[in-house]
Amino acid sequence: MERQAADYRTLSSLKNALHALKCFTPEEPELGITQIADKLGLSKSTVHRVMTTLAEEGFVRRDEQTHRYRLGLSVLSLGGIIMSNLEICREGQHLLEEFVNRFDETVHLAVLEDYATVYVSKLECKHPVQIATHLGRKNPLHCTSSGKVILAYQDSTVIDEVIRRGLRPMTPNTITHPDTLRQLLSQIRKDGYAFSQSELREGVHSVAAPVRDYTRQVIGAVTAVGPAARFTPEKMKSLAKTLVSISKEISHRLGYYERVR
Amino acid sequence: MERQAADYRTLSSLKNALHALKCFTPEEPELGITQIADKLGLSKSTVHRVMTTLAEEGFVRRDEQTHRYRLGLSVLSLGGIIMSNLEICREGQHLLEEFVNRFDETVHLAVLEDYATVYVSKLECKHPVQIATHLGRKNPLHCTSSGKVILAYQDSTVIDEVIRRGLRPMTPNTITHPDTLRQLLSQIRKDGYAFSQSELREGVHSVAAPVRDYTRQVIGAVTAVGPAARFTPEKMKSLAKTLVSISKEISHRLGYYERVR
DNA sequence: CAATCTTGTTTCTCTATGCGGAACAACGCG
DNA sequence: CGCGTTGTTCCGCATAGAGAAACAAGATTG
Repeated sequence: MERQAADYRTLSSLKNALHALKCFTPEEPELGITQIADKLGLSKSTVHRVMTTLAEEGFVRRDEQTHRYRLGLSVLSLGGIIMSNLEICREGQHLLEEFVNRFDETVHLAVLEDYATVYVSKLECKHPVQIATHLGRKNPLHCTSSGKVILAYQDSTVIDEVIRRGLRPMTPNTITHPDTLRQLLSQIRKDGYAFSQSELREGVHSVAAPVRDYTRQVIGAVTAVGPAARFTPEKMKSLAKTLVSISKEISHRLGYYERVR
Repeated sequence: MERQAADYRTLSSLKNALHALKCFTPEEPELGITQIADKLGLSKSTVHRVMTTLAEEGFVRRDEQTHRYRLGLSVLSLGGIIMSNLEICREGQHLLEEFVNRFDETVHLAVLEDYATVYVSKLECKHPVQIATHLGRKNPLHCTSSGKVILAYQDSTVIDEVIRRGLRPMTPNTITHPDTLRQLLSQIRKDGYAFSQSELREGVHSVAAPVRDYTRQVIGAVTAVGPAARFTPEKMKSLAKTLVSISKEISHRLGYYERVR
């Protein structure tokens, strides 16, 4: 009856399926029909059909015992394709490795997408104390070092839009005031790197430096994350220095050339 | 009109979309509407709707210039979830790292899926001469070292089925005779590891050892791949020794305990 | 620089498709 | 051993989605 304004250009059944896929998270990697149906507000029969189809194509895997579902290997394959074709990943991988070998801290490559930073590559340190992050995770721009450093170099319309959407407080440290943010972004442009100190999650610090492509636009960032205890101000400064040089190298490989005048 | 026997339990439109996603490969990461429509034998309008929906949900990304499509970051996110939840990956990662550090050769974790080996994890060596492989890629069982070593420990009905499906020759070296294969599999069970010498692709050799889970079933393999020039018989033997010990360690972490009595 | 392919996008129309509700089956729990 | 769960199947009706074809917007051509 009251269907949502039937958009002639999209497929509602496909949307259902994609939403179903997005229900899976690292915390909840296994779901049953009813759970998914509830999350999406769809009938069990519909979800059942969707999942059967997804399973047939290997996008989802059904446990014969519990009749619950997990993501299937087909999505891994797609993920692999993306990885091998995102230039920023290809070019950055080895440099990240060197970084981890030298500092033994976790590093990421992040890119801007849809007013969020998305981690597209990750290299873990061997420390017993690790920060749980995962590929593809979207984080807000205003409370992460990668987000801020990317945002700092965006067009002011982007910055305005981020502010308009609201600077949601995630911890007591989150920057929630537009003016403070603008001021900080200007400082970041001067420094060439950004910090985040417990602004997204309590006790998690990070440092990030901007990556540019051949159009000179900042499209992503290299960022190191770790626990506050290890990430002292001095250490973060020293990490920043290396991250900046790595980010320049990656930018270079993406066709960016420093000011020629 | 002559629709395909409308299966009441699956969604044809969703299938179309999933097939569309599967059109993307590392070799062809960017596709236009018409290309996809041709590949799938669907009308342009249908594909257009599918792609628009996929794009809206971030599963695909549309280049504003060329109006062609690439995979989007949503699939990366799903891939990340799978990676962090496939026990075999989690447990294997560090061991693979050690292997790469020691031998500087590319290693994979592969699992059995749908009568094929699928690479679920990969660590590249730094050699300039590399073998192009990618995550999620399915390869036949009879002509890869990982495939053979997994197959060797499967129920004989699985082996029969593989043979029934045909031992497709990929190179002059591919084993195409059922008896030869059976004999080799029995040898592999004795050795505890398998080789492949240019059986899948000319000039590409590999070595693999089996990984078991707590049910004692062989569910995957650790495998090293490289160019024939570097992979001499002696070297492969030595790699095999290490791979076997790594595979045992992974199996152990998956709850497998060696024969008790 | 027009003529002509070849893209992608939109419109339209008709019917098979996919929706939800309800009946059914298969567990697991007390 | 029944009751509250699950997941699965059936069914009937409205509508979503398939393709043909018109349309628009670049490319490519000579």
